[in-house]
Amino acid sequence: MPGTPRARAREQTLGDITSIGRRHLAEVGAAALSLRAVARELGVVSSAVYRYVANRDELLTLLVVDAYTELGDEVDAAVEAAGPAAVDRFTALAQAVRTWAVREPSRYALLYGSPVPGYAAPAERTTAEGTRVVTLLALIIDGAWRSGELDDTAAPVAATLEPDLRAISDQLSLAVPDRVIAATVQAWSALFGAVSFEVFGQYGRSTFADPAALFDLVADRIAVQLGLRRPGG
Amino acid sequence: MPGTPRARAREQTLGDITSIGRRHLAEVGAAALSLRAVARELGVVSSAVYRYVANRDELLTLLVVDAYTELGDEVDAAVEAAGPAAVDRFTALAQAVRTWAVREPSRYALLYGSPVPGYAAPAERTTAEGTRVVTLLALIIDGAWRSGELDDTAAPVAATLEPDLRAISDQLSLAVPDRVIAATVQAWSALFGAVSFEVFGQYGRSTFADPAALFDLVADRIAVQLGLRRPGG
DNA sequence: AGAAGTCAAGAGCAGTGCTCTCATAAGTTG
DNA sequence: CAACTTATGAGAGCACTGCTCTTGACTTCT
Repeated sequence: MPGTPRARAREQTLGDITSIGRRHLAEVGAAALSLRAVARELGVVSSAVYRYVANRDELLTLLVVDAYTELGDEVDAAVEAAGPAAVDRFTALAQAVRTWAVREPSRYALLYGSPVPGYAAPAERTTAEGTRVVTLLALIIDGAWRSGELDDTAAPVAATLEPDLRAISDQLSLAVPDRVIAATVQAWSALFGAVSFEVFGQYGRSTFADPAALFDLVADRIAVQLGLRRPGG
Repeated sequence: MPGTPRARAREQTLGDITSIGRRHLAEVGAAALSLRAVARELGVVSSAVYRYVANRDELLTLLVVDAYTELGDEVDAAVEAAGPAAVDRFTALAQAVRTWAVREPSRYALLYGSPVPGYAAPAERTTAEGTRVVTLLALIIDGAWRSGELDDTAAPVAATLEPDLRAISDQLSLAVPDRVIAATVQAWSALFGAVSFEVFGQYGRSTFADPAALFDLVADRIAVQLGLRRPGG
């Protein structure tokens, strides 16, 4: 529907490059992602793709945004489908993240793994999509805080940390209490650690009968540690 | 002291290759680590290093073991220097891991980041060194369990998880209760998540006034979640 | 001294990212 | 409709990578 046929053709080709890149990423990983291979599969000589993508890094950026968007959409949908209780929403978020990560290990690694050397995702193109999940997590915790679904037995946040916590909430464009930010940081890093452990195979060579249950164990405990409980509980 | 002068010269050259590789790893990362660059710096033609190292992967393995060893030594020393209380030992372990990771981000990424595509560390050469820290963590928790420094208020482990937890303790060659293994998994993944977040810059572009304090916040809460308390507390 | 083992050098293959020039096809304007 | 401008793809080429193979020299052991 947009503009000239040439512009539409360009959009189409760019989409093809992205989807081929996505498949290659899944197969060989970010570090071995090759523009030439993408060009080959596109049926075009290598220099031609440089008409669409400035360099390999920009292709990576395209894939980063693409992955963040898909993850964000799936997590949004899962949390939406969960009930209104904060515990359920947190659990849905955790499981949706894990499910996506297990299904798309290379893309998860691109987003949350060790940074690709020499490549830094340009903030202006990735932060918006990249902070969706953690922002949602903060909102869930904030909701629990407001509705009284969060135990207030946890120790208060030390004053020296306030500036740093404020920096994080600025980053997320959120106006929530320090306590909520602290809980979010804690939950997000623990969740992220559990997912990374499974996806990156830090459990060693052992294969597990029920890795999802193992993850749920950790996720449950994170919820407990957060102090989340059911509305009437 | 060992054997023939030729063997000693070989050992020396291998050490040189490792230390040059370690420096290159820090500068360009694992994926961009180049055998030719190492050879250049060694003052030798590229094919010559293949006399010492079968291929690039083996150089990576050398560096993996090297890194695991250094990390393990530092953590051991820190835990040893801490008092006998389980809380102190856990805190010392957490801070030692973070300190090393912050100082050696590339090597941390090599060990605990996204796997290098096409490279899998050979288990027979890396598991021994690679499980030192997590084994020590399990021993700390087990000690707390035995000495009564671990609150037993946490929910018991579901029966369906027992086989998988058993698999983990087998991997670590430890004979400790399922409860201890579950707590170890939880603590280790949370700790690992917190360190990775800081090292891999998942906090975004914001620079923090006191990242160590931010980490301590999370580490403290992990200790609380574990149920660790002081001997007489 | 001769045999066996070890080592470095160099050439070469196939692949990479990226830049350049050139011809052609596609749209845009007079 | 013709002329101009732009977008696009092809091809050659540079410097780099991992890795293999052959060749010649050197060291060590018998």
